[in-house]
Amino acid sequence: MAVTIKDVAALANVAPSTVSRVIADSPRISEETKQKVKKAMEQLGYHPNLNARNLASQSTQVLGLVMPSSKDVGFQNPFFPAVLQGISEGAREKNYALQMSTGKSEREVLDAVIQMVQGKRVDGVILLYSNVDDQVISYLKEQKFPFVLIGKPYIDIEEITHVDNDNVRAAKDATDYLIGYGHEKIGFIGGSAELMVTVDRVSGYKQALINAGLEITNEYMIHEEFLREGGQEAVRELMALEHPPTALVVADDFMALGVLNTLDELGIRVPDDLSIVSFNNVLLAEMARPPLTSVDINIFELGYQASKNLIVMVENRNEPTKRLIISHQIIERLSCSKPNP
Amino acid sequence: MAVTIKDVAALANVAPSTVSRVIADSPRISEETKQKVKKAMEQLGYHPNLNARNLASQSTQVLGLVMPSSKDVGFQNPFFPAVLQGISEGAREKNYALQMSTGKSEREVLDAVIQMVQGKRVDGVILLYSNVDDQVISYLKEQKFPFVLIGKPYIDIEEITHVDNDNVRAAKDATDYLIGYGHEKIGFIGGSAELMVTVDRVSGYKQALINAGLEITNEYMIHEEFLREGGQEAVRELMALEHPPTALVVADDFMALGVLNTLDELGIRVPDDLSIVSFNNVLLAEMARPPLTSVDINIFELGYQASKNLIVMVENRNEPTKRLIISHQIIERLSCSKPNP
DNA sequence: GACTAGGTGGAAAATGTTTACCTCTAGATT
DNA sequence: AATCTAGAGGTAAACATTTTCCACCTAGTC
Repeated sequence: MAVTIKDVAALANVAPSTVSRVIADSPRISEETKQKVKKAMEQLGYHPNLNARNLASQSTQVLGLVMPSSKDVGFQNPFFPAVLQGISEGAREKNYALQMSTGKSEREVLDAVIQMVQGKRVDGVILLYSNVDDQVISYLKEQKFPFVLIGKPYIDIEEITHVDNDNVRAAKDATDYLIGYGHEKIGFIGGSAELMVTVDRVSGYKQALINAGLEITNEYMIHEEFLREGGQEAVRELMALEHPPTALVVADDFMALGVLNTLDELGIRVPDDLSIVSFNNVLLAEMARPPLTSVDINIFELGYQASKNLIVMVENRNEPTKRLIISHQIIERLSCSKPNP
Repeated sequence: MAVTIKDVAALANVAPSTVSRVIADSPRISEETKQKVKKAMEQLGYHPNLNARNLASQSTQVLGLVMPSSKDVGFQNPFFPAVLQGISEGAREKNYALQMSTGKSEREVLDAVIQMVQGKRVDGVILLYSNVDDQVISYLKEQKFPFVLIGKPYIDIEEITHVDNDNVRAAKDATDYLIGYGHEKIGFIGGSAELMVTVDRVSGYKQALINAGLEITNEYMIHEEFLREGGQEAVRELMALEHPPTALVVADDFMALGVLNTLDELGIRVPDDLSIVSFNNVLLAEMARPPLTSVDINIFELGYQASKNLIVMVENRNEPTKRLIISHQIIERLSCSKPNP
């Protein structure tokens, strides 16, 4: 078929093993021979067959990516392309390739992961999400297969290497920022309360309020999958309260966009009537009207560190579990001001 | 090491080849034996080693995905997650996996593709973009390697299987739609004039104007990479013309968002003072303010057909080249109205 | 002058499948 | 009764590498 290591060996007048060693740049081969072999490879246009290599060496130089089930709206979130960029950069630097796995249901996703892992198609796995009671995580732990989670695990937090932001702190900072403007009635709009991000951000939000001696009002907190039909209703109700909030912490730029629209329909001006801080600082934040003050959580870095560290784990199987906390920072734009007296 | 086909064979008291045939569900094995083997597989927790299989069968059941170089802003466009969903659905249905390749420069992207192809890691490739004078395409054609392009090739259009919209028609429809409202001064804002999409959409836009007996005004056409700093300036100039347009065709929802913001700053109301039709109909279009009338180009289907057809090409190597045109349709929202007299 | 050591390189096993070809049995055909 | 044929399954080569032992050569050492 194609040109193999044997053809190269024949042309260069050496044994196949020598060619293999040249490819691996082994010190056991003299510079002279290396040149000779390289010339032969060039002449024949040789390219190693990675399947054969994988089989023989029992490793693949491929990382598996586990996306949330694609029916999930979250899939549309600009978070994904961004984190992907980081992951892929980290992988490329070490010459690792990326294999994706998706599925429409959790079951399908799990099956795809099993396929990747048992089929020995990947050396490690990056999880881009985590569910409560996640099957994929249990499976990987049981198999003692290297993986890192982007985000925060629900359980066994000490035993799972993950890269995350300090979301409690980030939300606290965001809330403090609003308090700094003099706001006292601050609402929180977040995604599914089943997501760890949400849990952490709510908790940071509450901490900030408590520290500032402000009251925690249950009506001020909304959890919505997404900010379309249902979400709009929720925002309406929030603003129809007897004492509506004068500022909002919104867990995500994309959501914030929805909130902005609803507010516009209600004739509530941002930031004059209501201030908003959101999270993620994706391109959208800059393009919203008004441009959103948003907590930059360094999405690229999240992905970059994930692949970097996974590779370390793959290449050194008894690397200890770690948690990597990526810094965040508030990017001030035009969605906040002093409360309207 | 792990449990292999031989272990299964031993336990089931058959030859390895029989086990292999059971896996492939070959008709040559009796139902009885199949059951026996399956039981043995179950007992041992057997999973086929895909690398070994790939090596032996000279195929991988993996499709390669070529993304634009990640430094490209386009990477952030919600188009990607959407098309990815379609691709991955088409692949999953046929039990194909997906391998991504990215790179920061065109050179890196090409190298990654060569690695995938020569390394025999993928059976076919989907290109998610196309550059003028694209190296990757030349390479794949030269290798006679199966690939499909999403979008429209610059050259050799008859020889490259691709899936695309009828963008000329789509732009014509969009423009006609505005003309139908009575607009006569219609501008066009598009991305890089080096992209085929842009070329086609401009051409459809012009056709519509000509058919309607309207004049084509060069000042009415803007090409901007993206609608942030630079783009805003361009929109300003457009609206500062002596006879500014009363309607705009914008080549992309994401861009349209930028346009909306600039217009807002200029105090120009949409749709009262200016109507807008954009393209793609991503989630964003719905969340913009006002919600954008947008041409739905069926992104999911674009991806779905791409992987579906690539698989056909892979499994039948002399499948003729095809061009698949995906339908489009205008989704009416609130960004258009009659021109302000 | 035999022995050791280091530097090079080769032979062949190992990796886990698929598949072309062969064998065997039992019933059908002449 | 001899030959054919179909069905079921086994044998072993092939896939393209990596890697473990070996083997050889040249110096340097006692």
